[in-house]
Amino acid sequence: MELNQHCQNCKFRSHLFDKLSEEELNYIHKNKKTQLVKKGGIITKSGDPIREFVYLTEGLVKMQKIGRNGKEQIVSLARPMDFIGLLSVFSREKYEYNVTALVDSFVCRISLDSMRKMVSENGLFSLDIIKFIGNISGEIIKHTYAINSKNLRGRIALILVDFSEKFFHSQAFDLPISRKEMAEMIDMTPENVIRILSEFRRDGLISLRGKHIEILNMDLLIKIRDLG
Amino acid sequence: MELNQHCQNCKFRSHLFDKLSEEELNYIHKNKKTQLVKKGGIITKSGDPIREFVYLTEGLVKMQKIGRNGKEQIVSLARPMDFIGLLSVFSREKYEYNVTALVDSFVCRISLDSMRKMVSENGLFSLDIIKFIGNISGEIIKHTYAINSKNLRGRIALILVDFSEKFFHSQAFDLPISRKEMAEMIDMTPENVIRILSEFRRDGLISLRGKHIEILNMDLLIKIRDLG
DNA sequence: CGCGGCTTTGATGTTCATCAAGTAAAGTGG
DNA sequence: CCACTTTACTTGATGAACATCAAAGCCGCG
Repeated sequence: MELNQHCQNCKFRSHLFDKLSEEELNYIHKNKKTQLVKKGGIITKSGDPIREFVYLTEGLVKMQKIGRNGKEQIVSLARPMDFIGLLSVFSREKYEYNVTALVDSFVCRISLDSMRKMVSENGLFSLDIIKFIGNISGEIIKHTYAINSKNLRGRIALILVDFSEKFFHSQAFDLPISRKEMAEMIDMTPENVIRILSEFRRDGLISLRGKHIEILNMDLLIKIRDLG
Repeated sequence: MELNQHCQNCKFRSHLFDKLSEEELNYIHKNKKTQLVKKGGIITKSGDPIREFVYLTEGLVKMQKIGRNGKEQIVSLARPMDFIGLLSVFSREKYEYNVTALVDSFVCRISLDSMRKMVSENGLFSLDIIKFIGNISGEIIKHTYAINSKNLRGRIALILVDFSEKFFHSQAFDLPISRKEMAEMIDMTPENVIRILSEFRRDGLISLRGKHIEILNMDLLIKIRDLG
């Protein structure tokens, strides 16, 4: 990955920027910097002032909130071409979530002032941002309800299928998160995550060695997800 | 309530419209109509095409989604000065939620095209909309997590305190919703709603006659909400 | 090597949904 | 306005799902 390449040639540029002119893209480019964040590194921290618009170009990151008992909950994972903190970047003073890299990742940090300038000067761009925010929040809300309305087997099936279809585009992959983090994603205990994974293995739904998973019976897994 | 009064003089106008000029407000006014919706009446229906920007000026409405088993879930209640479906109005083709009036209510329906025009022409207005959407979605997400992380007593305490503090500004009020609807708001069964309300009454936390509630021990109720 | 965190399995207990059955309240039609 | 029907409300008993606790094996890391 080439650091600080020009936005115009960026393969990972989101459609969000489609409405910007060459000149405007140039302006953005001059007001951004690209950064490598090592696995485990912190991208934004809850409580820190929001000064930048953060965009993920490579890697995988988790966005989590801290419950009152100090228990962590993972609200969502972000992939390349996702924005980090888009929901609050224009509306809050401080970050509400911790965002950390699950694998080595690259982020672009665009100065918030220049984004504000683009928004107020380019009406089509701002309409697109509004659409984006609406879609993202809708997805998060729907996803949260989906998880909470399923039993534990359904929840595990849900994230296994999601990992396979949305993240790795393969039936076999290495889990990028620990059992504990899986539990934080779908509101259950690590013990039960393990228990149900073992159960799925016993039943021949998946094969499992450490973090390596292969889905052997996708149809049944999807059924469990949908009926759970 | 006077029907179709001019936006400029509307006491219930949201701060969202602060950035509009007199001329722009006039334009909005010409492209809106005010409507009375009787208790139980439908304001938007899931699946219907979105053609208007809906704004609540008086009353109380519930926004609900239908789960796959046909079970209804109340995502949020809206009060005067709230927007209805703001999260999806610019980003989706069709409504995702049913919105119905809990009491006789007034809504303003502003043509979506004229809103789009204002957004793309007035940068400060669009920045405000972005802020609004960010805030609302943040609140909904936070609220959803709050409910799901609490035990049943904590959930009941939560909505009782919310009704008292946010909606009625009084320790005594008439519940605007049935026990079943309370259950749909906080993801539990009507039986358990009733059980815990009865328990709170036995313990002297509240007095309860039908839909009339009076909170007798707010401090303890808040403790139950926060520790639940 | 040894320590701490992650993983795994089993045993136990609590919380909550479900089922059942009865009472009160609110519509509905004559 | 009253009988009738339906819907909302209420309480108790039962069982299932899940969290918690406990203990042991594993792995990575200083």
